[in-house]
Amino acid sequence: MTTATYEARALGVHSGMPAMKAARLAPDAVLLPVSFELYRRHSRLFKDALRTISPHIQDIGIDEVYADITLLDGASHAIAQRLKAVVFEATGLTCSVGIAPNKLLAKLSSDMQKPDGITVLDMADLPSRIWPLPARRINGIGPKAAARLESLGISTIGELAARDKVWLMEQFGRSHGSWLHDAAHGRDERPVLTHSEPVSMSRETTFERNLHSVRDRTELGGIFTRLCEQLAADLRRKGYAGRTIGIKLRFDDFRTVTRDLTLHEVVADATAIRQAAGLCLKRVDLRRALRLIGVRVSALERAGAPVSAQAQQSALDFD
DNA sequence: TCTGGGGTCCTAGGACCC
DNA sequence: TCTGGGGTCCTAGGACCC
Repeated sequence: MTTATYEARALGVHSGMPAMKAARLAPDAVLLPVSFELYRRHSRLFKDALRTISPHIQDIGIDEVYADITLLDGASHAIAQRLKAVVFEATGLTCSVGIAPNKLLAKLSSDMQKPDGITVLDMADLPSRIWPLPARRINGIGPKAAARLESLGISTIGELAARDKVWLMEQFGRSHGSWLHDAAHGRDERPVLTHSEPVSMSRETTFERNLHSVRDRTELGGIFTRLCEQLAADLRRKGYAGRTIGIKLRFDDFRTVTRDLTLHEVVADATAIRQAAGLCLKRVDLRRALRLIGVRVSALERAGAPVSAQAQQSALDFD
């Protein structure tokens, strides 16, 4: 399942669930085909619409943004209503808006009144409205961290906030522990970034049936080459080239391995990617059947960057 | 009952350099 | 005669997000 309506969610269906399990939970549900083309179009429409009100927008995904509305006129609630109105006008879709002093709390707020909700929050609301929530609701605390916290007797954000920062740093490491403490106290200084450069691009596919490197050699080779071609097309379309080529394999036992190789020069064409990826593949024990392969390019550079921008090389060494 | 695809960031060890 | 203290880059894996 890619997603589910709120009616289906009430029956326990959620994204990532196998179709047969969803069918058992919601036997009367209507299964619709996915159309990422359609979603991308609406994504563009809703982001463009938002920009007419607040140009300072950070793209998070296909259906999510942060907006810095510090300098906008009007009360928070009225701004939220305007944002929702332009989105509905452009797409016919409802959305939920959270307004808070920082991104961490805004994200938390936006989840509090779904669907079609508005939540306005300030620091004073922390003890009454945030602290009772499960720690897992913090963006960045996933299943593993939540389980770890649970084993330490911490279920809610409030219980996390009550713990000593130094103790958290001992349990979770300096950086993560300190972040957990700050997050539980609603502290977050990250700015709203309106532009970011991609770090990597990849293509991967899960097979209809598991494939074996020897028995299904031809089929596997064809899929591998096609992924490289698609990746090369993505790079070309977006205007990037990369120096590190990597592969990802998932075996029939769900174990995942990656291998990568950094080249001397950036590449963007399918042949070069395929060749480097082939070298990576040779470094993996392929006795088990595969369920997924993927190809990735990282260490990206803008392709066709102006040559004049290249610095003059010189060396200086102290005597 | 098997578990998608496309990303980001972090950690940690080893190679290598000054 | 194995001995310091920084630093960067490369590689592999893992947590997490939409």
